[in-house]
Order: sequence, then C-alpha cells, then structure tokens
Amino acid sequence: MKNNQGLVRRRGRPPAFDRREVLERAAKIFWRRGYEGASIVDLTDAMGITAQSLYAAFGSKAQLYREALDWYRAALGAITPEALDAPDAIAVLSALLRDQARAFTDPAYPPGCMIATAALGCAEENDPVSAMVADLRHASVALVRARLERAIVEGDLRPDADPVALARFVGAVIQGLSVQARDGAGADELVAVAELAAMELARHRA
Amino acid sequence: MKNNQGLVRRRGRPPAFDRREVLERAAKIFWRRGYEGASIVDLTDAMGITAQSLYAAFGSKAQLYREALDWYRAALGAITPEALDAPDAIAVLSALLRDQARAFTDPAYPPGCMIATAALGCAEENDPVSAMVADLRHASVALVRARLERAIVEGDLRPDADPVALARFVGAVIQGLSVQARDGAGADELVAVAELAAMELARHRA
DNA sequence: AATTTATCACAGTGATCGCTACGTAATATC
DNA sequence: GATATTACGTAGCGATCACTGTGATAAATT
Repeated sequence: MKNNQGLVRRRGRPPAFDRREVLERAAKIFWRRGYEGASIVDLTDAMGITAQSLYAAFGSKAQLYREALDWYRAALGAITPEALDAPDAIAVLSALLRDQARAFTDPAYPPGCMIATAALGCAEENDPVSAMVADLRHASVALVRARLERAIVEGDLRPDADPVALARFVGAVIQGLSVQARDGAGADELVAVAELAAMELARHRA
Repeated sequence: MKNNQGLVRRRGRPPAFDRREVLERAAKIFWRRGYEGASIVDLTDAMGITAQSLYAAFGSKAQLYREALDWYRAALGAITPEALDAPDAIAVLSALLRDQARAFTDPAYPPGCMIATAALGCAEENDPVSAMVADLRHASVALVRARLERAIVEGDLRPDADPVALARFVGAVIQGLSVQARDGAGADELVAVAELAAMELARHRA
C-alpha cells in the first residue's frame, strides 16, 4: 500500500504497514526507554504491529535497535561531516552545541540524545549493544576532533590548542546536556550551558 | 562473627556476613551494571550470600540500591557542602572537576560515576528509581550553585556571572566525564577535559 | 486459478525476572 | 540442656523476557 514504492517487485501480499513509520515509532520508544528498558510488548504496542511482523521485518530486537539508531542519525541527531564543513570551526561547534541543547528539549521528541546517554551500564548479555552505541559516540568525537585539527591548519584555532581535548570537551558537554534534558531541564537552561562551553571554545580562537 | 560488634545484643543465630562489606560488593555491581542491568543473581553471586539473606538484610532490590547509593556517596562520590566549603570557589570547583576525572578512571573501581550517568532511560516500572537518582543529581548541582552564589557575595566570582548556568555547566561536564570514562577514556584524557572546563570557570573570576 | 507472501490471533517455547515458603542448622537467652 | 530466635540452603512461586510455531485468511503476483 504505502510502502514498497515500485522499487522491488515481489510476489505475495505486501506488508500492511509503512516500514519507515513503524521504525520511527520503535526508535522513539528506544530513545525514551533505552535498549533494555524497551520490551517487545512496548515496541509492538507503539508500532501497531504484532511480534511476528516485527521479527519478519527487522529480525531481532538488537537489529531493530540498530536500524532505530540509523533512523535517529539520519533524521535528527547526526554530527555529520557535512554539518561540520562550514567555515569557522568555532562558530560551527558553538552552533552545534546550541542546536543540540534545543534538540534535546524539543517537546516533539523524547528528551535528551538517543546516542549520547544510551546503554551506559547494562546487563552483561547486552554488552555488545552497549559497545555499538559507544562506537557511535567515539565516531562523533573523532569528527569534531578532525574538524578542530583542520581549524588549526586553516588558522581558525590557535596552533597550541589541543584538538583531542577540545573535541572530548565538546562531547562531554553534549553528553551532560543530554543527561540534564532527561532530568527535565528546559531549552533556555541548556542553551545557557552550551553558550558557556562555546565561550571556552572561543578562548582558543587564533 | 565479624559484624554486630557488641552494639545491639540479639538472640538467635548471627549473620555470617559483614553487612557493610556485602553492601559494598553489591554497590559495585550496581555501579557497573546499573539498577536494571544488575540481576539478583549477579548481586548475590558478588555478595557471596543467598537471595534469602539479601532480602532479610535489605528488604528489596530497590532498597538495596538506595543503600548502595548511600554507600557510594559516603565513601566516594559525594559532592558535600564540606568539600565545597574551602575558600576560592573557582579553585574548589576546578579541583572537584579534576578529582572526579581521576576518580571516574580509578582502576580500583568501576568506571564513571554511580550517580551522574545512572538510570537514564529505564523500563516504566522503574521510573521511581530513575527519579530518585535524578534527584541526587539535582541536589549536587544545587550545592554547586549555592557555592557559586556565595562566591559572588564573597567577591570570588564576578557579580554578573550566572551561578545557575555555571552550576549546570559544571554538572554537565562531570556527567560527560562519566560517560567517557564508561566508554574507556583514561585519566589523563579526562583531566584535560576537566581543565578546559576549569578555564571557563576562571573566566568568571572577579 | 495457482502461487506466494503477509496478516492476524492464539499459543507456547525455555530462560530469567524479582521474590519467597519451607525445613534445617546454628547461636542466643534462660 | 531446653527453648526461642535467626540465618542458611534448597526449591520454587507467578510474571515477564525475547522469540517462535500454528493455522486461517487476505492480497499481491504469475
């Protein structure tokens, strides 16, 4: 009906649900409850499909979570190379901090970041899932670090600045913003924090 | 045997374990795995007692977690009014950030903070536990804020500084340090982040 | 029409969840 | 030693976990 837009012709009855839409609904449950805190019943209730359809479409809970993270990164929370590509690294990262402060408190979505504060401490059996999310955090910090290294070359950042520490600093503030958003902080409060962090970045401007 | 040091005489067979010692072992499991990630079997295995003894001594998993948090705050992770009481608020908070960076990476204990990044996103049934830990985070930030307000009165901090935002900023950095410690960061890396945050604090010195 | 695939409702898998009843062993007071 | 009190080990409670089998029906293709 809605899905399978003529790209791949298959025989048999087509799915009655839009795969992307039910994925988004599942992602919001994972976002709010975390991987372990979201049960299959929670997910199927929100998605409006049965467990059989879930497993037929997504394979497993862990695979569904992986796809939910992909959705989040593509739709909302990504720190992409493109987003960091504009001139003036310090302005780019200051805007990033402010944007994240606003995004983490957007009432249209669950509070906080789906990646920055996910799967911190979980049952041993789910350590692989935790490691996967940690890898996404590492990758984001690495992108920020690369952008800061470029900023030194381009003369935005002082040559004696430490891109590794500054990137970790930006990551830490974003993670803290996510914690406080989950604890109920408002947009203005978090933007004020982001601006303090941006001030510290500006201190390293060339 | 080891416990019940003559303080309260009771009839019947005395416990064969030291209550404080098994509580500390339980706390480390909670610390590493979180409230939901630590099962009763995980806990009793680490504590070296049976589930029967656990429930007789601590009442429930939630109550054991509460006592574990008390142990953590008393033994290690507390931001107490006393710790913040020394002169020069900015020096105090800078030292706090550095100390936390070191504590979060102490190989003698699980990585990160037991409170700063605990119970973020959990099953609905455990929302009360999550709220309890969030309250502890709020209380810590409130202590920092009070110390910063005093610093304005005492002339450490510039009168136009924002104690609320600065306290949230300190809290956010600590929370980010805890995330990155859990992700495997080392002491030196986190101390470098703490020092960047301390630099921003210093910018508001009177 | 025949085939294929997806839907649903229902049921149930073994495992684990937090938690507890029961009988016995050990230590107190009397 | 008698008795009361408490802890311990075994075993198991009902509930939920992620996940799957069955079977009938519906909707698409060939």
